[in-house]
Amino acid sequence: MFDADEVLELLRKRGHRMTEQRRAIVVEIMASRGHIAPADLVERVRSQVPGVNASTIYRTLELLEEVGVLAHAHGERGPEYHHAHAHDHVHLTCSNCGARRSVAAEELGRAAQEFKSATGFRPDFTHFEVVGLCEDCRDMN
Amino acid sequence: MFDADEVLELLRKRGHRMTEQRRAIVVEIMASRGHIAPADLVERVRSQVPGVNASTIYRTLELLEEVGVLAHAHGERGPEYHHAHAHDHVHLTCSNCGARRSVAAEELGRAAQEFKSATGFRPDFTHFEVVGLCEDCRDMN
DNA sequence: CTTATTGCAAATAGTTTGCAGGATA
DNA sequence: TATCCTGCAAACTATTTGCAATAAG
Repeated sequence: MFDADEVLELLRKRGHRMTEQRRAIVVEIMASRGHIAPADLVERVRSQVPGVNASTIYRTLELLEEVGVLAHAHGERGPEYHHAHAHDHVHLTCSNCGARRSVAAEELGRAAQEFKSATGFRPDFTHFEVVGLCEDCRDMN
Repeated sequence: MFDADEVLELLRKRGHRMTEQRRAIVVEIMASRGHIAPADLVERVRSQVPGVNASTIYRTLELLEEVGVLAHAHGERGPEYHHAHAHDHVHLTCSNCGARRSVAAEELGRAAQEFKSATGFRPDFTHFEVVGLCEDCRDMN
């Protein structure tokens, strides 16, 4: 949905300043696919532009969430960010073999509907990963 | 399902030793309802038996998970333990008003079934809390 | 020139570990 | 007596914050 330049433009419009570090961080983030673990991102950015401070990267992640470019979810190893337009992806992790994959939230419409009629609560499966048994492991048990 | 004495008995049978600290920790845990945040437990145990070290409490939580008395799940504020027999409780948190409640997993049988047919993946909604909109907040949007 | 942004260093929070002495079986 | 447990202190991981210097607009 967004590429790095569009995000940079968005920040500029919002009155944020453009720095070398910010540019590098945004480029790295927008080039990422799937979930982005903050600590990993720190490594990746630094391998591109040595000397960028971790705090700067954390602050940028926060900023990008504020402006709606990123959103965060919770995985087994803590909070992870992802592109907000990918918000409609549900992360599945097999508790047996550890396999991870994701599905479009819209495929879960009926499940969400059932969930809602059972509880009155409209679930958002995208905010936490969903643990369970994948197709393969399910058969072995 | 278990009360503190039964758990202590179980540990004894397994060859674990009985100490004042362990007894106090187990009692406090088994008297708890719902989720147990490790850091909170540390506070509560210490208010009963001052001087118990945090590391002892963390080690006891691990031990109780090993023997199957406890299980852990992931909430917005990190890992939380709960009684293993309560494994079949799903924690719901409203992202709008913050209200938390839980429902029996069995009430979600149909939702889980739909989830499975949509993805091939059998979900376990008990391991992470489920975020979404509660009945009240759902209407306001 | 105004102030957003950065780097640094220190603080934090929550949890984990190594180790030696003390307690349990 | 053999070791399991505990407390202590230190290490740790990931993240956050205060502050002064720097740099963008």
